[in-house]
Amino acid sequence: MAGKKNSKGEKEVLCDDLAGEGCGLKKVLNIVGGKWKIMILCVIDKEGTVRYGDLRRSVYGITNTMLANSLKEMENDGLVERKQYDEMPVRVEYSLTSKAESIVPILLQLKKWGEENL
Amino acid sequence: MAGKKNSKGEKEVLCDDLAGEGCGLKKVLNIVGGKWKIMILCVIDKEGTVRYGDLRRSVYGITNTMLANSLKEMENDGLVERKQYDEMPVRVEYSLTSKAESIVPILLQLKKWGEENL
DNA sequence: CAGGATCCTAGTAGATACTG
DNA sequence: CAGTATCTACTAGGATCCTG
Repeated sequence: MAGKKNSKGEKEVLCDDLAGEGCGLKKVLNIVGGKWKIMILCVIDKEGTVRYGDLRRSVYGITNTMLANSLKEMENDGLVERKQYDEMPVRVEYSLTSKAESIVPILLQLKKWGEENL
Repeated sequence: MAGKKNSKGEKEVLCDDLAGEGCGLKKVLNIVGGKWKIMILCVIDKEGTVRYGDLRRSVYGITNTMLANSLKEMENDGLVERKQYDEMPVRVEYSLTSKAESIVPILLQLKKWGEENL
């Protein structure tokens, strides 16, 4: 039987909201799930600061539509920060927020688990 | 900048396979992603051993199709164990494998992160 | 009771062309 | 350069009915 017990001796439960979207796990999947977001997160984390065009070249196979949509969603979710420099031509740089950086160690554990068990 | 450095002083990277499905992170999402699997995992983890019909009642809104498919996939992925008792009528019980239990602590961290940050 | 078989829908993702 | 705007395609997911 997995899962730690909490202070009241009850077992901590993975998902306590089997109907709606209130469960923490489902919220996380909502913001980093999908086909591209972890890859984008990955590249930004590795590079620190990345331009739009660099992302498109780095994330193999992604289209403008998906890259732009994903970035916008992740920005709204507070995971990436967008900085626009009004030069000519325009330059836009993306970086991770501290919120995103705080989830990276957990994702690394998950990655390690996947490599060892799958 | 997030991510630990490894022994060679290189940064550990979230996803090193930006094209295929080789990245550990993507493998994990492949087996616990989707709409129902974490919920099913949750119920089994909470109950220890669950019958098919109990699962269908516990996981609010799931259909036979999705429950059966998800269970089969998770069985193939080595996450759940299926035990069939040839009584009359048939009884089938599902439980988590040790492999699945080993990922639960990480999922709990992710859940906690989601609750605190989303 | 515990599913399987079918058919169908909807949301996600892709291709292509265009713009501030 | 860094995106939008459309349109199309695909597939995960759903409804319903059936069976060992």
